[in-house]
Amino acid sequence: MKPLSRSLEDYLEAVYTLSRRDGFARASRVSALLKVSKPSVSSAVKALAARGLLEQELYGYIRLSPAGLKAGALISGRHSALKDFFISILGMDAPQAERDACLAEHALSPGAINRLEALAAFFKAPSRARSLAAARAAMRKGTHP
Amino acid sequence: MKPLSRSLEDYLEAVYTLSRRDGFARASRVSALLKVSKPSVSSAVKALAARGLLEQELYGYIRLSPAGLKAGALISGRHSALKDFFISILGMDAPQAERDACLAEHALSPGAINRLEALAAFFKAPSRARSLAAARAAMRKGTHP
DNA sequence: TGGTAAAGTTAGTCAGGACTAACTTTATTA
DNA sequence: TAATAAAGTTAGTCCTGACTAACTTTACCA
Repeated sequence: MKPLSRSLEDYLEAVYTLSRRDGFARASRVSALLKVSKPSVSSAVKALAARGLLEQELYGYIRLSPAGLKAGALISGRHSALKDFFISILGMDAPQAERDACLAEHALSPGAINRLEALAAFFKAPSRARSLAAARAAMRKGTHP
Repeated sequence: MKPLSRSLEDYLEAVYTLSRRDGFARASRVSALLKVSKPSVSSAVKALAARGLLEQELYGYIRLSPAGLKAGALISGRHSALKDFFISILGMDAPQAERDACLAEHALSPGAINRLEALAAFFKAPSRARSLAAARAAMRKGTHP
């Protein structure tokens, strides 16, 4: 299967997010969430359906297929992992972390994201609290001790 | 000035890299470096010239303008910072770090990159050597202690 | 139940960015 | 110096992914 473009990953992720919340997605909600026009959603949905990742009832609901659910969970997980790293380790504010996660989730390899996740977990262990605080203080200064 | 696309950033970075080495760049070297066709280079160079970032002698050398030099240095610096972080902190191998840096340099905000740089600097301090070793061990396992 | 509003689709356009084929210019060398 | 190779450009095509305008379907409600 041809890999998804950044753009299609974004649409799939949006459908996944809405589906988790409501059990299904609607084109208008995707359109509002991603801030794109409805025709853009329509054609993206078509492309995702052609890849077997979701089903579109004409003029109706959008529902993920099992494959789409799996792919969506993967993308969404990468997004969360990055956002968490940006906030909890790098000390970024939430909106900026969200923006960076949105873009970086398409760029970083799974290996890199795994390592970032592991690094975050490592420094969130209680015994590392002081290290993390020191590191974050250093980052605020943009320098090292 | 309209911001550069990812693609144009890549071309500018390539021109910058070659210019540092040789004092100028040639379309054929850019073509080989980025693994794209010569016409693609030709049109990208035109776009960069239109933005005042470089000068093209017809059928001749490509030379960065002062603005292009500055922009190239910025992009190249982000690339290096990311690659260094991936290798020295995340423990990735060089080719993979290179690939990830190439993609992430266009995605991450300057703020995020600064923080990653500061984090790397922090953990490269001699007094943090043991922390870094422990963190990298944890990452190799993909888990935390 | 008929009319309107909201939601969705289709059609057509545009820009970016890649490609190949074919041509021109520059460089090399026999 | 003339032929050829290498480098560069132009022209034309294709794909992706956005948009607007216009149309269709569905939903709601007086």
